[in-house]
Amino acid sequence: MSRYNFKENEAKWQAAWEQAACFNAPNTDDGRPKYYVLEMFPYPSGRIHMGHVRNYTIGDVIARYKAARGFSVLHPMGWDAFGLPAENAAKLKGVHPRTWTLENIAAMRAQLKGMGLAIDWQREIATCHPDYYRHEQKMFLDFLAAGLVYRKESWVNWDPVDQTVLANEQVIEGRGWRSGAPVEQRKLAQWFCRITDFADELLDGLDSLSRWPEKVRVMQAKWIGRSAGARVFFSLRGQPRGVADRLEVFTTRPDTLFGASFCAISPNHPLAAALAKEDAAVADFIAACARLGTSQEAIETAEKQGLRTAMRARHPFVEDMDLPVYIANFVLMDYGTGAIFGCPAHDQRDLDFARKYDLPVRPVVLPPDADPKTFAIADEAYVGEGTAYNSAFLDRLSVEDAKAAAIARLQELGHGEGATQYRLRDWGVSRQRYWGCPIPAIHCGDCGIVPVPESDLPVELPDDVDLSGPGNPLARHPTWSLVDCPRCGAAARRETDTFDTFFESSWYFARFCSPRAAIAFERAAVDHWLPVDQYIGGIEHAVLHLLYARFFTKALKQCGYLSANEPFAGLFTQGMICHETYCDPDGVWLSPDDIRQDPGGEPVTADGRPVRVGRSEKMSKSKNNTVDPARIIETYGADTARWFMLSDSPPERDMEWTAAGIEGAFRFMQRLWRLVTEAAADLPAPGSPIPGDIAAEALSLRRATHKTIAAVTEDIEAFRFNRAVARIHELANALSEFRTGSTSMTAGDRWVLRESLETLARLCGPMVPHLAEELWRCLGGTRLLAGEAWPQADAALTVDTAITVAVQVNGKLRGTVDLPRNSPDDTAREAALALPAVARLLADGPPRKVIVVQNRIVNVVI
RNA sequence: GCGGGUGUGGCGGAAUUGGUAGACGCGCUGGACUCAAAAUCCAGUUCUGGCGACAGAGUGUCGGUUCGAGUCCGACCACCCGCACCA
Repeated sequence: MSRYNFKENEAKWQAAWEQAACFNAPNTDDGRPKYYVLEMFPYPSGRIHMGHVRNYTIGDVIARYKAARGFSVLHPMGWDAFGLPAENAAKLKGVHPRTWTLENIAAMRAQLKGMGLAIDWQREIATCHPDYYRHEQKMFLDFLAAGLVYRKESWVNWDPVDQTVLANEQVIEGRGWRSGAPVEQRKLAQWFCRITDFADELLDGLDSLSRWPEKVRVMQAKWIGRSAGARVFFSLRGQPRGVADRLEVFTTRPDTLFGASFCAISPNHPLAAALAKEDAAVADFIAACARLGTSQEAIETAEKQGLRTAMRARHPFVEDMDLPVYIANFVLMDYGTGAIFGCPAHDQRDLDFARKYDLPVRPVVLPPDADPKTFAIADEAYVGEGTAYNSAFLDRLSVEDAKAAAIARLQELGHGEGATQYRLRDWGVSRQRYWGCPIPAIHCGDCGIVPVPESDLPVELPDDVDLSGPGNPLARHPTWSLVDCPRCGAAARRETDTFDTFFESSWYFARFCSPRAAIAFERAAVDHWLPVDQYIGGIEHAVLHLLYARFFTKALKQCGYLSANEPFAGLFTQGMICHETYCDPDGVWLSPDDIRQDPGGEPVTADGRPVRVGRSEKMSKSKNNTVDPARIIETYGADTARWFMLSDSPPERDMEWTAAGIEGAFRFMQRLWRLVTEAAADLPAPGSPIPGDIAAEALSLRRATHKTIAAVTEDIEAFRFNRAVARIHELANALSEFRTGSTSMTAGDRWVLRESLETLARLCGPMVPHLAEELWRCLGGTRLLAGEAWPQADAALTVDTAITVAVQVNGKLRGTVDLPRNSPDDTAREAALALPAVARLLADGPPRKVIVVQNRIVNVVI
């Protein structure tokens, strides 16, 4: 029995596609409808991982399918080439970030090409290339002119030993990952994008993104977090000298002001800093808070702690009431005004705080049906609807009305005003790193901040850089930052911050439309192709990357670069790849490659030691449970890897990688090949007319074939690749059965067999393109399958004429009856009642009720 | 902590969106072919009881709505993702 040689064939067909330039997209309209399919571009870490294989397989299926459906498809690839890992590699291995990155790109490009992706490689871009980032610098200058970027001070994690700013992931339990030194917080003047100017537009625009997953839209909406409420001004007593006597607080619950029992300010609040100057205990407390780092997760999961200050805040409505003011570690400076008032009865966090510091808990919202005399708060704050009480002029108002009344009174008294607050903060884009796009600005002692003139772009990174020492390498470079002020000519310094790498990924999808243009975007190309029709990537980008790209698109539109409102019309978020974990007796994580089976089938190490099998987890280096796609493709071929990726698990869900699964996929590839090659010699010539007489078995195969076309088409459209795979399995099963069943085939049989096999090859094309090309050629195809049209299902053949209807008694299945499609309800009813199993149960009398759902079910109620 | 999600046989999953739970695949069991193995082919495979026809149970847990619930509602449990300097 001969076998399909994937190695030979995959190389052969990849070369054929390249030679035919099948996947090169036109720059503009070529008369066909356009379809832009894009997967999130990879960070060039050096090798592709299984997540890439899944991502690019999904995108490739869509790209090839849409091409077969007659679309003009743009499907490009590039590299998200700036970022921290290149600098880490430089520190560890002494290799220059550029060299490391470019070598990684070369290696990964070769791996991706080996997957047989239908990509227009002529459009490849790398964000670390000056011909890419020069346009980004121009955009920055335009944003600056348009007031979309500005400088302000903000806090960063500072490693006092390495003299460097740390990313949140580099802060581990309050310490720097390399130095182990306790992390401090520092204030730094940095560049920000005014994404908050677009908060309403970004929020309201979500409604137009009907082809985005609901969950992503919800996450973005919550992230933007528009909330209506009030700013309340508390007069202060006991504040440090020289500090204003007013504390500004934002609240969404002005209706609960009468339940207030304290105020709290953020450790980063200016008032806290002023207090710290006079009070060592305050300074110590602030320093302790700073060690948590800047991540919201760390701050909010830490134990709630507060420090009572000498300050008192006067209640805006109650003359003789004043509240203690705390500094509290859970109050965020970045949200609202960096200060809150606490109403323990109606906010859980405030309640926890009040219990800890023994503050009064006074309920002011009465739940419906509760008795005001007995209602009390125990361990749970009451956050629901109700009526105001214990609240003077607010008494008996609903929560909603009380809010409005409280705001009106605040305004009247000059103690506050209605306000809309967003959770969204402006986007800090400054990074104190080498391997990023230089921010094109100059600091002049006389002129202040001066933009780099456009004619001087790009501002290129220097090559001669020392990454081994502490601090920002660009700032330490002896000459790079020395420059004359473009405005006054005096000696000045370049900005040594580089952009957040989210900057590059915020516009790359648009650059693909005209990747070699001298300007960022050729207008005709970008207006033709945008928005991306289908964007595909991991759910982990649900908020940040996708929100920044949306902001960028709106900002670029405002600056006249393009016409699109939104970058991605359709979004699909795929799940992660998981694998079992293995541990040796010493607790060391073992790679799946190192696991053997002993004669009893138990897992052991290569040297025979027992292995503990752990639960399946996301593939990661730390758990050592990764499987290298290169090895899989080498052993089984790209088609097998792609097929397994698409089988079983729905693409939005996490998938389980197993050795048995990949072997099953491999066997199916072989089976398809046998199915076609063994039948090929017996078939009529391609394009022969259908013979007059088709026997019953052949007709049934035709029905199966056309049903498969309809089902697979629907499944691909809906991203249900696992179902498409199952349907193709079923067609293969039907074909096997047909071939075994017919010893001598009529002309009709042979014709139907050809139709079915051709369909099989076409339907497989987007998923396993190399094998499908080979099958296609074996069946007499003279052109590339990659250029062929998608098959059409004949509607007359996809509908069954006979239906099996389920018969239930009291909802419990008791049998089935076969009926012609669309039989009248009475016929179904009679047939159901005639069933012996039903008749037996009806011995005691007639049914109380019979429910008939046509073509589905008959339920007899007794 | 806050926000978002997931949960169905031994395993991955399917279920026309309220109508025959377990399609399809993996694994396992038995058989055919073979000196033997691999490959391939055939049959079986939710669980419990029964030789059997069959009966009962069953979609994370508990409760509800309905002629009928994996699907809808309420409460809970477990696990996963994100949290603004990883990308």
